[in-house]
Amino acid sequence: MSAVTIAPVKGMNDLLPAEAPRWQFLERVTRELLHAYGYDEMRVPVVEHTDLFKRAIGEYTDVVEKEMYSFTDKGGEALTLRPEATAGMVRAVISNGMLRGARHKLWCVGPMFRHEKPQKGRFRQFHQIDVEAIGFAGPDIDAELIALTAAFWRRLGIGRVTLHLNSLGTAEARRAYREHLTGYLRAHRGDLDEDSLRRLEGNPLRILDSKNPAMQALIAGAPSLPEHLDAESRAHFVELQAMLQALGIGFELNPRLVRGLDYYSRTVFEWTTEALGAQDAVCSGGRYDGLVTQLGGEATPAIGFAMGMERVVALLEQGAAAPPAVAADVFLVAQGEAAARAMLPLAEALRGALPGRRIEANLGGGNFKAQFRRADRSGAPLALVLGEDELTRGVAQLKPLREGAGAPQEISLATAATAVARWFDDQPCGVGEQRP
RNA sequence: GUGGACGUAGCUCAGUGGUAGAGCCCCGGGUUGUGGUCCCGGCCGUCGUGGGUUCGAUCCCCAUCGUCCACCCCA
Repeated sequence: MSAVTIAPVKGMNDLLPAEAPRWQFLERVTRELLHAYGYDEMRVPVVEHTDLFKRAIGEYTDVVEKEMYSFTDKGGEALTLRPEATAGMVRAVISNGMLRGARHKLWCVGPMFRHEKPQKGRFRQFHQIDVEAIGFAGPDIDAELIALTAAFWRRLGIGRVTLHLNSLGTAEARRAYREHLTGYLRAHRGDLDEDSLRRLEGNPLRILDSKNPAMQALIAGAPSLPEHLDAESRAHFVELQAMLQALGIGFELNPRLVRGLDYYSRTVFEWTTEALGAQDAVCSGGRYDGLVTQLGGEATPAIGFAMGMERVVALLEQGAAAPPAVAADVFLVAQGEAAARAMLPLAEALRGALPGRRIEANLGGGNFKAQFRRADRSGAPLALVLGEDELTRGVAQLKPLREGAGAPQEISLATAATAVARWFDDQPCGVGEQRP
């Protein structure tokens, strides 16, 4: 009479122990790198008022129009599971009165939610590393921020990513350009495909991004964004490129790079890879000088980016650097009731005396064969055998489990911790090496 | 939301119009207290679900759900 099993929610994945080390590696690199660049961690809620996202991301974007997990809570409030992090981060900076002339370099990691149809590299719950520099007009911060993303790839050992760069200009310049573009597109309305027709009024810049080959000729003939940049944005963009060159960071100018989120202005960038199929954007971001005001704060320039952790982890999997499997350091085995009872306190003592070492006690009984099998599978290089006879004499057997790791020796229970510590000290490096 | 492929043991997969198998995993044994190799044995499935065709379906047909991939969108 087994009950019907409950399936996981579509597009939401379990992270199993086997995959955890890669995530931990990515998280560790993230912490260290952002620390090194002067960024501080901040944590914001996963749920926000729906209006926040409508105002920040734009009502007519796909994300807001059809991908948000929105609901009304018991108090009747319209809430949404965050589809991205920037809106919440900016909201938090405003809510907490952090603006007043101060500048902030902030980061945050966590789950985001978008109701999309899952496929390779795309999930309904996914995770982003989100980095925001608020109160900096650039272009120096733009360059530093992009250098930071490049450092990520270096530290993670990820190659085969390319940087695409563009400038959208100020909101005003963009508006003017948009007029030009819609004019041009309206004149060629007959050549537009279905998607493009839909975008024509709502978000015409996105048409430039179309992958439809039939649209390419039309797009090629369209008024180009770079030519309509305002003078200041152009200077900003030119300077940014010079700085990137000085940093030795290669990039491709991509005049058709338009972000799907409305809040971007001036610098936009995106790192793509060819290794992940259709979902090729691995990190993207840009400047959002107007967003703070849009959300009710005093005018403050800002720039940020988001990195898709699932996609980065997938890239990590393809690389050579497989993290070592997690292994125990010591496995305790006991024969007989009295020994089994003495084992737990001994394990506690060892854990207390040897912080950082993984000490596993055999749980659930079993004969020696079974217990040693477990010891072997735990990956421990060392077993500590508590037998009935030894127990009465106050000793235990220290038994190396791996080839060439020495012979078993008898040790006193009273000084077990020092004996274990010494055993590890005597090993050639690699055996039971402690991770930082 | 649209399209395509695929759903058989925990995992990877064979297979047949007469209600199923392999390998791995797991458990036990190979001298009373010593693992990893080897040998022997054992456990495991409503063949995704519902309906139809048929004397009979895991196999054929339809629907449905799920997974994956692509479009779209984006990290």
